[in-house]
Parts: sequence; structure tokens; C-alpha cells
Amino acid sequence: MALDRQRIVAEAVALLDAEGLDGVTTRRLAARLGVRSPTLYWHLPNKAALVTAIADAILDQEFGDLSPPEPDQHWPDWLSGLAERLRRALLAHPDGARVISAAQLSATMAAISELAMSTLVARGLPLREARVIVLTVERFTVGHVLEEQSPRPDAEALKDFDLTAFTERHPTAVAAITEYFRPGRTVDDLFRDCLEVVIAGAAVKAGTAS
Amino acid sequence: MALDRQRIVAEAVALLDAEGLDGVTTRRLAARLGVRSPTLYWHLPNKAALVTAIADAILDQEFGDLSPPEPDQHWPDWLSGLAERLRRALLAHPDGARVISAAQLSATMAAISELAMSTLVARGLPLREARVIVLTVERFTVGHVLEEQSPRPDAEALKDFDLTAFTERHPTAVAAITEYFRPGRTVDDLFRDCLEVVIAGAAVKAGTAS
DNA sequence: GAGTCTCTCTATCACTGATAGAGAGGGAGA
DNA sequence: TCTCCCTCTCTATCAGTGATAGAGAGACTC
Repeated sequence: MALDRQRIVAEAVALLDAEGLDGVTTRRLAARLGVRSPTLYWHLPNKAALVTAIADAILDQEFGDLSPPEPDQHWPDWLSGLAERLRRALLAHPDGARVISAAQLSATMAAISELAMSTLVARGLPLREARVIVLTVERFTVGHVLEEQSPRPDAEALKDFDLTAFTERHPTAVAAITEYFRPGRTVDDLFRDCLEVVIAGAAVKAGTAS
Repeated sequence: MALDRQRIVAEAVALLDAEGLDGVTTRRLAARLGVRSPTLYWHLPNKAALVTAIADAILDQEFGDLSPPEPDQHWPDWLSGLAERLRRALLAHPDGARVISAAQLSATMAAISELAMSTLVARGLPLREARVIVLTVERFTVGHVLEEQSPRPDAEALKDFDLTAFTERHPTAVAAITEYFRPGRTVDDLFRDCLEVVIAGAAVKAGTAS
């Protein structure tokens, strides 16, 4: 089986799934491909390029079909769905958000931005406003998932964490967290609620032109 | 001059300013302190704890005085100002946003969240809504600055970047960027515009209770 | 058959976070 | 005063990282 860029990236994604971003080293990846690590440098200029390629692969998995909204769909709903898909793409792999934020110049990310901005412009928004709205949604989403995927502090670190003192100093925050995740509420609901804030703001700024 | 945690962290911030996050290694930091690297491990459990301490130091510099709004100030304005201060704190050091997102359990960040949520609750917002709004603003801000501080692609990577082809494939995005940064517009204006979207959404969701 | 191009190899570099364990120095109790 | 112990820094070392130089095998072209 010939070693080419595509196979390298596919195996890198598998390695990411198995070990997380910190586990993606040139040696481990090479071992999985039945090859020695310097070989990879014939196919890729450096590790940053590998990470960018992984980012594109991750996004492509979710955004293979990238299409504008149906004519009868309101753009805030469509944009909201786009953000949910972006989040799903990032959550589909460990450290997905870290990968995307470490990547430089992802082609797929650029395609998503292009589609979103042009869609909003087609719906009558000024170019500048379209850019501001799309950027806001994208950056919020990445920031949110980045936090969602950040590792739970290990037992060691929690050893000298005084929950009582923390609750005394941050009563509202603790109450908010415990209140929020009551019966069947999940992290998906939290994202949706936060996203609704952003989308509502976008609609307001755009004068709710559909 | 005795070596203690505080002096280590102060020097680490100076090193961050000089070399960026990737330049903050235990050896370099130790050298600046006139000491050998294993010595640091007597004062800190590991490097992650150092990064968290740096994050707290960065936030403390900007949020030394953390106070609720004046009674006559509308909370959306106050919250907007808080986000601007958070951004300023992150921009004040290279890789500031990366530092904060790599930190676990920053005490200062928790204090900021607590103040913001309790302020919104005091203004009559339901606890759940207060949490959603504060989280949205924080995560958007971090996500935004993370992007702002991501390194400009180097000349090497731009060598095989075909701007003409990119413009053909992403006409709207390119037009938006060139249009946006016209005469005196800066990245600060872009952040402000994006932040306004989020804050407007927050106000809408809260029924614009002041 | 000779030369060249493509791809993978071995060997090695400078550097990273981290640990084991020796040892210097000062203060406390006998 | 002597001894013990606690605090802090040291040397030596580990396994692992991204990356490069340069040798060499195999295939394809003239």
C-alpha cells in the first residue's frame, strides 16, 4: 500500500482518536504506517502542516456537502444549524477544537465562511454586517467547544481543591451550574442556549431581514 | 533574592512576553532566575500548574479591581466593558488567549464569572439566563482573541498560496476583508462590532430588563 | 547499460518535561 | 556544642520530541 499524503492524514486522524492531540507524534504516526518517522518529512514540510491537514479532514467529514439554505428557510435558522454542525465536527474527535484553532489557513474553514457570508449577503445583508455575524458565530463556537473539550482536572489537582471555600466565594456560579444541569439537561442544551443568544443578536443587528 | 512561587511566576510572564508561550520552558525560566530547572519542581508540581499560574497573573494585572456596575449603568454596557477588559488582558501578552485556554481552573477567571453572573442576577435575570449570557460572552471573547493572536502564516507557507485562485473561490470573504479594513478601521473595531452582536442577543434574551 | 528520479532508510541533533538522589545550609532540641 | 532534621538546590539522567543530513534501494527513461 503506497504511502501518500491522504493515507498519512487518515491514519493521523485515527491516531488522534486513539490518543488525543498530544499523542499525535511523528514517530507514533510513522509506526502505524509501517514506516520510520523521517519518511513523513518527504510528504509533509513539518508538523504544523500535518495538523492543518488533520483539521481539514475533520471538517470535511462533517461538511462534505456544503450547501446554501432552501429559499424558504430563514437565514438565522440556517446559520444556527451551520454552527451546530461545526460543533458536531469538532466534538467528533478528541481535542477537535484545539486542532482547528492550531491549524493555519484551513481550506474547508474558508469554504464555510465563504458560503455563510455569501448566503447572508444574498439575503440582503450588507457585506460588512455579514462578515461580522459569521465571524462572531464561528469564534463563539470554537471558543465554546474548546472549553467543552478541555480536560477535567485530574484527581491529583482536586486533592487540594476546597469545594466548600469555592462555593462560599462563588455562590452564584456554583448555584448556576447545579441548577443548570438538573433533570435531563445536557451540554448540548447549554450550547444551544448560548448559540441562541448569538443568533438572536445577529438577527437584531440585521434588522431581522429574512 | 529568595526564590518563591511569586517570583517564578513574575519571571515566567516576562519570559512569555519575550519569547511567546513556546519559549516558556523550564530550562529557560530557570536560567532567568539564576537556578537550574529541577529546582522549579520543588515549587511547582508540573508545567501545567505554571501555565495556570501565568494565566492568573495575566488576568490579575487587568482585573485587580473587580467591581460591580454603578447602579445607574445598564448591565449590557457593563458586561460589554467587562468583555473588552478581558480582551485587553489577553492581548497584553503574546499568546495570552492560548495561555488562558490552556489553564485549568483559573481562580481569577472564576471570580470574573461569579461577579458577572451575580450582577446579572441582581438586575433581575433568572440564574439560568445569567449563566448562559456570561458563558457566551466569555467564550466568544476567548475564541475571538485566540484567532487574533494566531500567528500570521510565514512567507514559506505563502509561497505556494495562490491568492488569485483563493479570491476566485472565496470572493465574498475576500471582499469582506478588504472592505472591512478601509480607512481608519482597526481590529479593535472588528471586535467591538462582533461583541455588539453578542451583547444585543443577550439583551434580547433577557427581555432588555435593565 | 547508464543515469536520474522517487521514496525510505540510519544516524544524529538540540531540546523538552520530569525524576532520583546527593548535598549544602540553617534552625531546634539535647 | 553536637546532632538531627527540614528546606532548598544541585548533578545526573531518562524517555521522548520535531527535525535534518545523507546513504541507498528500486524503478523508470534515454
